[in-house]
Amino acid sequence: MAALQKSIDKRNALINATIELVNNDGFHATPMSKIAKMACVSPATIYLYFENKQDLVNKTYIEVKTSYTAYAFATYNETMSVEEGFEVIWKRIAEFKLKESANAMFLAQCDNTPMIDEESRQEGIKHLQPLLDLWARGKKEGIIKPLSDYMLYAYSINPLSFLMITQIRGSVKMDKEELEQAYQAAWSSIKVCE
Amino acid sequence: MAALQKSIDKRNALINATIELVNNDGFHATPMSKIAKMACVSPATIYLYFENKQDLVNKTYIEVKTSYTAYAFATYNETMSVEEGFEVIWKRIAEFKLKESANAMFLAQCDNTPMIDEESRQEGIKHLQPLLDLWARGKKEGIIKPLSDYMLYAYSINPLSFLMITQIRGSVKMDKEELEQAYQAAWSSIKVCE
DNA sequence: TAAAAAAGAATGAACGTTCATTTTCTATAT
DNA sequence: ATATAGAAAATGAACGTTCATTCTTTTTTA
Repeated sequence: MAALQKSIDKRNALINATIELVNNDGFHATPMSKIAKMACVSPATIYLYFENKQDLVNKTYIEVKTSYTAYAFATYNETMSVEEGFEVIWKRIAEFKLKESANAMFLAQCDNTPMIDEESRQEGIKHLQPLLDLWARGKKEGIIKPLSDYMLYAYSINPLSFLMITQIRGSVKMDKEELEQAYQAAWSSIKVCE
Repeated sequence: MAALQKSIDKRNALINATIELVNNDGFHATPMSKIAKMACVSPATIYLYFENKQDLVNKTYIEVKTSYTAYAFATYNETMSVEEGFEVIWKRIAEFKLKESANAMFLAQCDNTPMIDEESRQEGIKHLQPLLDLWARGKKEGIIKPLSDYMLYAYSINPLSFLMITQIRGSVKMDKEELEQAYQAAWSSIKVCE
């Protein structure tokens, strides 16, 4: 009973303020006082909802990542063919970046800086299970080349850059040989020209 | 004479320390004192080489971006066909991300956060002129679809994600209609499957 | 020896977090 | 229905620390 009297609206206001301010100024350049002001709350109140600043941004990350994957997988289901599955997910990701651009920008910042705890990154990855399953199915069916799963995490961030990416922050690693192989595969599959 | 007695080695040490520390901790979480220590220099000495912290990171960005574009265009020349030009540049960018991964990671952070001044971003873009020219040539020859130049900046960061990207920090903008058109074009040109 | 370069200590502002207090809510007794 | 007591929630001010930058002094250079 006790813990749940805290207002969900206030929590949401804090999360939204965090997204907007971090997008504009970056994590370390947004003071708690500013987040509080934008959420119409006292600085001290933040600590009733979150342990500290790091916890606030971690939780915000997980929340946005969760909504991202929910959006990405909304029109997908497991009975689809591998090709159709990737196509459907691709289109939803594009739509998310188009329609939820503030959220997308926030994720881009989180995914390219050291601002999120490794633990929370891992937590975010967990929501990608449907994509991992699709990937595995594609490999089983011989439709997808036998590349590292590392590529898949890159795909989940950006379905095209996954062919190009070299760095993903955190513990997901790929060795240079795999990367080189991937680059070669990648070139043959793109066309910048008609 | 005066200004040039300052050691270029010391300046380089400061730039390199900035790259490494910002990669690990982020811009605002790397104190000047730490940069100084890693460069084996007094904090006060940094201010003989750079105006302030912002100037240090701006200059570092421009330096890395310059080396990036130099690398990307090293094997390209204007007598090549449009197709060959893009292929050659693509391969060099891949190589850069592979071999200069610390520099690539630093750029990714700069390109996805508000840590660099708008003015310095623009300065970085200037080095992309050869790519802009190639792009224009491709459109003139009718080889490249009539898409926004905005796409090209995305390409220069990541030749594949340019088909997917929605956000580039700074003043380069693309309207939603253009983006949507681009996404549709993009899907038909990629294959995640063999 | 004089001027530039470098150093380390000092300064003042900004920030995350906590503390002491007030306000709001809710459950019960009248 | 209303009043009230106790607890939870919220607050604003205060604390202690950290950090960018500057100041004064020392070292290096030519």
